[in-house]
Amino acid sequence: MSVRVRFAPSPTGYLHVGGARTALFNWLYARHHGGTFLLRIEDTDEARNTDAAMAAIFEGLRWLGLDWDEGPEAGGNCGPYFQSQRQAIYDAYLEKLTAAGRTYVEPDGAVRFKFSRAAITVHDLVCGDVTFAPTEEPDMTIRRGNGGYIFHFVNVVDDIEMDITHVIRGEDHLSNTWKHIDLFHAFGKEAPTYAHVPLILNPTGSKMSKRDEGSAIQSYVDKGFLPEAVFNYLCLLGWTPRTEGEKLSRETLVALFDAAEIHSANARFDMQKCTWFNAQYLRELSPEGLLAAARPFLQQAGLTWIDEAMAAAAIFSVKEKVSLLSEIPAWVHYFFREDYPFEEEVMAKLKAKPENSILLTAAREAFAAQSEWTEASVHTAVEEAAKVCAVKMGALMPLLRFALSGQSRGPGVATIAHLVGKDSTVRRIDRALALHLH
RNA sequence: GACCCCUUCGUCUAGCGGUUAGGACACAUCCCUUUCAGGAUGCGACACGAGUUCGAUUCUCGUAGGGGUCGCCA
Repeated sequence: MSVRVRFAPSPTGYLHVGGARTALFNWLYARHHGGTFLLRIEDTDEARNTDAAMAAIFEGLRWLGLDWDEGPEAGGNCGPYFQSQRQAIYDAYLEKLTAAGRTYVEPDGAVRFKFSRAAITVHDLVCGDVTFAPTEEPDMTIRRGNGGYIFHFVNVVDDIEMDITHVIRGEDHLSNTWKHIDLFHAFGKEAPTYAHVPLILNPTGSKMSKRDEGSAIQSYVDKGFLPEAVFNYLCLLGWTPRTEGEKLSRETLVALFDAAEIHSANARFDMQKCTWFNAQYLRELSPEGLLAAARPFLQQAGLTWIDEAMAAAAIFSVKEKVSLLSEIPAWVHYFFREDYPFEEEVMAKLKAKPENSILLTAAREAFAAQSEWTEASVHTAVEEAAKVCAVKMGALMPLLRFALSGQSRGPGVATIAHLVGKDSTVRRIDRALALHLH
């Protein structure tokens, strides 16, 4: 039988990292085995569902590249994939249970499932065999007084109806799994194979909540993470492919993934490491690719341009200096405007040395005298100016970067000057001289 | 409270009876340097206590600690 796994979120909040990683493991498992990954929306609690949450789930999964083979907007033979639309199926299953003498109705109409009250063993790929002693808990409610069905019931019914072979879900469900197995047995079915994956904890060691940094998948988009970086990092939280390096392609991760190797211990979320992965992936992008990824952030910062190639080159010149796309505008804004601000602290330091204006003026003359304008010629001009003033290049370069960009850190001076052009370079020095360094 | 899961550097982890306990992120120092980046080195862990064994990080039990579950939420 081919592998069929599902991610079954309920649209009551934004897509959470824990949920995303559960989806990710399901997806990896399906892809590794050439199986089917389904998405099922568990929206049986009308009061708590929202359209926004539903949209966030779809968007988040798509952003991470977790495409589903069956489910909303994808179709499939086991639909509908919204539990809110499967009432008739649940009614039929409830009848089966009732016919088997396993239900009873409360005075207010709620229906309860009679537990078998036998010992039940969960066969779990991650935790091994976990046996639960005969329960003393009250029989569980499977249908509300108002007719709506409860999670445990619909979850099991749908896993049966959708031929789910492996249930990969958060460890918070482990303690309830015996109830599900009891239901499977009551329906005369074998339970699927389980894999309960550990939880993602915040840096403090408690369960990630909405307030914790990195909790919502949307926050990664907003901060300028690349989906492949988040994908890579999340894979390595609770599972290790035991490879030499940790930066691994999607294909490699799919090929190496094994649910039985998922850890059974919870893992703390480390934003620094996730960010490091992002920096690694950022460096792989082409100038065009980087510009495309950074575009929303540049627009948000109000930066505009006409020359796409120049913009791409400008952004590409700082790609090794940033970890997140959201950091890019601050590193490149001066490429797109000549009224950039000057860092105050640096300005104060430079002002203290009157000779700086002489150096800048010398550089300005050397630039103005250039007939061609390449990175090499810019560099030559700086060398000439340094010679004339009898100073080292190390004294001139930081000063020039500051004049041309208003910042003390950035790409090489030759790169900046070349990209903004000769006229702008001269204007920028003039402005620096006129404005401050005189 | 009952039940379940878990426990190796600060964090993610390798290890599956004998290792100088390895790597990554972070951190520190040094090198390079026009800043950023980069390179090198270093710092740093088997929760504790009993067993089993010639020998335990590794196997068993207990303790402690962490997490989770016990809803007409999912």
